[in-house]
Amino acid sequence: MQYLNNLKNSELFYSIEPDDIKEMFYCLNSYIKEYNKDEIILSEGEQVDKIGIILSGRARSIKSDITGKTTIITLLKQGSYIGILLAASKDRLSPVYVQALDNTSVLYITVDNVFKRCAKNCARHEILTRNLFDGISQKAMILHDRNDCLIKSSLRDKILTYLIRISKEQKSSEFIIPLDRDSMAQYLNADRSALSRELSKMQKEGLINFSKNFFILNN
Amino acid sequence: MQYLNNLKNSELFYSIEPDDIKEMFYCLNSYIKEYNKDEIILSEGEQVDKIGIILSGRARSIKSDITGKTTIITLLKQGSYIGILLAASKDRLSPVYVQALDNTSVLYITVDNVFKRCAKNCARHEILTRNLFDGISQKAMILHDRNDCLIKSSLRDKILTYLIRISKEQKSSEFIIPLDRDSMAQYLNADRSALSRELSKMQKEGLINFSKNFFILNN
DNA sequence: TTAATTTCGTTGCGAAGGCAACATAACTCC
DNA sequence: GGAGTTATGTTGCCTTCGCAACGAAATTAA
Repeated sequence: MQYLNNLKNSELFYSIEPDDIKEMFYCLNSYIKEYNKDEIILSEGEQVDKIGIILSGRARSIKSDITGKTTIITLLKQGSYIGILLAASKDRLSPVYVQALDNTSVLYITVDNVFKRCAKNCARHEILTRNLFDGISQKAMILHDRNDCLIKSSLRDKILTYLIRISKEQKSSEFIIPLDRDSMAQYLNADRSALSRELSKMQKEGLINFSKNFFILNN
Repeated sequence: MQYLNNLKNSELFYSIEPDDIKEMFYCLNSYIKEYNKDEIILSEGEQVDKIGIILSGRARSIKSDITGKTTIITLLKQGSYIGILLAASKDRLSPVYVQALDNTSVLYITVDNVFKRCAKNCARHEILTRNLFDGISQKAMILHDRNDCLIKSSLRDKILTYLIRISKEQKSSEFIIPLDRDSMAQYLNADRSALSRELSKMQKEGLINFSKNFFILNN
């Protein structure tokens, strides 16, 4: 299987040896599916009981809201999960659709089989469960962190909440944020120009210093 | 152990027999701790590697933001998890503190031990892992759903997103929402009076009908 | 039953911030 | 290096919505 080495670096199979991974495929009832560029990998409203992992290629998840406007949620690349939160909560219908950006191959694993033990009760399986668990909680934390910003009433507090978090993550009051202005505005659910305006104000008031995506938090 | 029957109805031990639960305590390295009214169960900034489950009493989780303002996040009652998301992502520090509202007893379970298999490789353990998994994903979904509302730019879209979701959940265009106006405003991160204003507008325009927490979605 | 308290709707005011349009700088590509 | 393209900052206008204050209805207490 040509993708074994990719999988070794994936979250789900992290610290599991390629040979072991190969062996697990049977217990896990897993299979690979190939998609052409632009093809739909997951449809909106679909019910999901399998985790997808991108073996090669890229995809994006897109959500259409009540007004019909569509937004790109995330870029999915090699090693990314598809529908991990969905697979975890079985009765949920997918609020997004996922579309291949390149020719893309996806490995599917039935969630139930991750929990069922293979006859051998192998240590690898334990790692797998743990990794899956970590994956989900990581997703949950991403949601939590964004919520933390969004629930602030003023744009300034949204910005500060975001910057303080990144500062803590990087354990320094000087740091580079991983978003450009546009993405940052989207992340904070604000207008880009309004964001720029507020950032400038905050700099004038001495709260922060910044240039492009390098920031300094004062005090 | 007096609480065994409470646990039977908890999420984590759902569909596990009391006798089995008792037996699992050893594998799980679990213990019970009692707290007095007002006592701090979990401090802000604390690192967590154990799941707490409230056996009796009530507690609340409180978050203080960058300005120092504190907000009550959730009310925790019998069967509620404490720090399940935190325990799941080890290196995270608690963004909230949890305070007992009554005299409260909490069962602690080391997360690692949920994943480690006891010698017997028992079926119950499999259920436990699955339940824990479900608990986390449920929390993640709660966050996801709120995010879905918060990312809307207008108050009206926030409201609609919320109402449509509840409508879908209850599979009817006529439904009762579980929040009063005040809580709904908080949930949508809006001002209560602004929310009332917008709801009235939407009713005038024929989009919805409502009285108190009973709503009808038109079209 | 009446007072008190909670819950919800209404409205005027003003500020915050979205929107659009433009300016400028940086970067990419021939 | 010049032209196109992209990322960011600036600013005026105007809508949305937060805030405060009040009123009415409903619920609870006494």
